[in-house]
Amino acid sequence: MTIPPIHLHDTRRRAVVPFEPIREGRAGIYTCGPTVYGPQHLGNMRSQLMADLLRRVLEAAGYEVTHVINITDVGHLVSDADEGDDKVEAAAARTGETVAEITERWTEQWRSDRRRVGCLEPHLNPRATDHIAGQIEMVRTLEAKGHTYVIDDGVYFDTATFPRYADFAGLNLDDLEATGRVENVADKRHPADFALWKLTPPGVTRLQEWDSPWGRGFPGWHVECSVMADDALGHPIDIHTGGVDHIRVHHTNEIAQSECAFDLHPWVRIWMHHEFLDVGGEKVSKSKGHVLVVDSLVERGIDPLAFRYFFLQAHYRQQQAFTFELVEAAGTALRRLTQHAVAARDEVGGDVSGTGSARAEQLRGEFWAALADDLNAPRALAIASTVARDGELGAADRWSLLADFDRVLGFGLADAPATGSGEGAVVDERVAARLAERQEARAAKDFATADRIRDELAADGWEIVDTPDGPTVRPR
RNA sequence: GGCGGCGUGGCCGAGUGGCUUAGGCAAGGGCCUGCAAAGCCCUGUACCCGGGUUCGAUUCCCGGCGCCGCCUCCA
Repeated sequence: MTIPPIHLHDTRRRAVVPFEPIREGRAGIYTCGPTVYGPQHLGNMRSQLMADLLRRVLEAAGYEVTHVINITDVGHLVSDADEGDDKVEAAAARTGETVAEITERWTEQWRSDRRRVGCLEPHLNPRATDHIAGQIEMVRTLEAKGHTYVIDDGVYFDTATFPRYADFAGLNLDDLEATGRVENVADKRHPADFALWKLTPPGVTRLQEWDSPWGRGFPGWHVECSVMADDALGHPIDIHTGGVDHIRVHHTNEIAQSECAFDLHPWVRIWMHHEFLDVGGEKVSKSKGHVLVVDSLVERGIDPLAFRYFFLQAHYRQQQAFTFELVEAAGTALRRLTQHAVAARDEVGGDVSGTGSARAEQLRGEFWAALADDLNAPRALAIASTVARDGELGAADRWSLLADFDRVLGFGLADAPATGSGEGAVVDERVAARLAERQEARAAKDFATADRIRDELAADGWEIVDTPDGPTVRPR
């Protein structure tokens, strides 16, 4: 099966364009990663899922992918543009932990959350603090080329030296100035200018600071991404992903500094931005004072993979309505899909060769065509649903297709435990004994006892499924 | 104020100028079952409002109403 040529939406050109790799057969992806001063909410996970989807589709299409996701552990300011404290430092000050403790803890939490929603490990996962020298070097380069100026607060990028500055996001720089809504560092020449290196004020000692040609301080947020991306992927870069919120400031600034430093345009071939999760009335990031995270789902008995299924149900460039009920519904759909897949899988002993029937290959083609068309996961998922319960396809074709599809869907269908078939369900002895007891009761027509046992097992989280081959249980 | 997007059947959510039930969840009917559950089969004729273009628009254009996001750290 050959996957059709891949087309992706490029924010810069505002259009879906063919993916044309810089190096034949290879694809480099840079994804803006987490700032590790606290938990990553489910909206952040959508960002990870979108990048993971992209990476899986490219790999399925045969590209050798290098997926880079950075860890921001310094430089991300807590408040207005170029003002306020570093987020990590602020968190450390709040909890009394060391910076290392904070960043380690939240980095691990993030990695765990990614895994739980089925994201593959990035090939590279660089940390900003491991790239300080490179960041200083980039600022020096920009300085040598006349794109910077130094004020008491730090070294700033002079956007006036980059005529294309407003193009990427369609900015109106005069308006930006006129609205006066941007809190400014006093001496900045233009509101859009941004910090490349923040200087530590005299008499102050920061938890994280480094010497530089301009004095002690720490790097600006934007420059880290340019440096880590370049270190990992060189330039230009095939694809850079992130949330739509980054278009205006973060990515615009990354482009400015990178294109000036590298004398290159475009620095990034395709910019992909996902839309936000819409949580309606509730605060997106808050739920009873807590951030909406992967564990918020687990606490409600929702499989984190249900969130992956939920994510795939909507297109990444569309805002997606979030409620727990919707994710639960996705979980139900995922469970059913898995049951069908597993039944087909076990019927053919895991053989993925299929029969190559016309209908099967037709569906296979439609599935990959959907994904090749700017990652249309909802359409692809619909085809997977159709395949799972298609009456015309035999088990061999159903499993052949679903196993193939799962390279991108990422539900782990090949390893999913058999349920409801009476085989493979792992239960402890006590549960098995109760099940046998119920069978005895049923045989004796003592249905009151049988139903009582069923209720008790249900209370313990086991759902009884009676089949022609006898009863079995599964976690509910 | 500037920029971007959205309004599809109970809910979510694809999609298209006229074949075509997108798909999921929920709901109703049926089969199965000691009763359930699970599973399977069947069912719903949707496209914000008003104009326009067209042989024909949910899909194109204009206007209106409503909603959301970004512009400030932010996925």
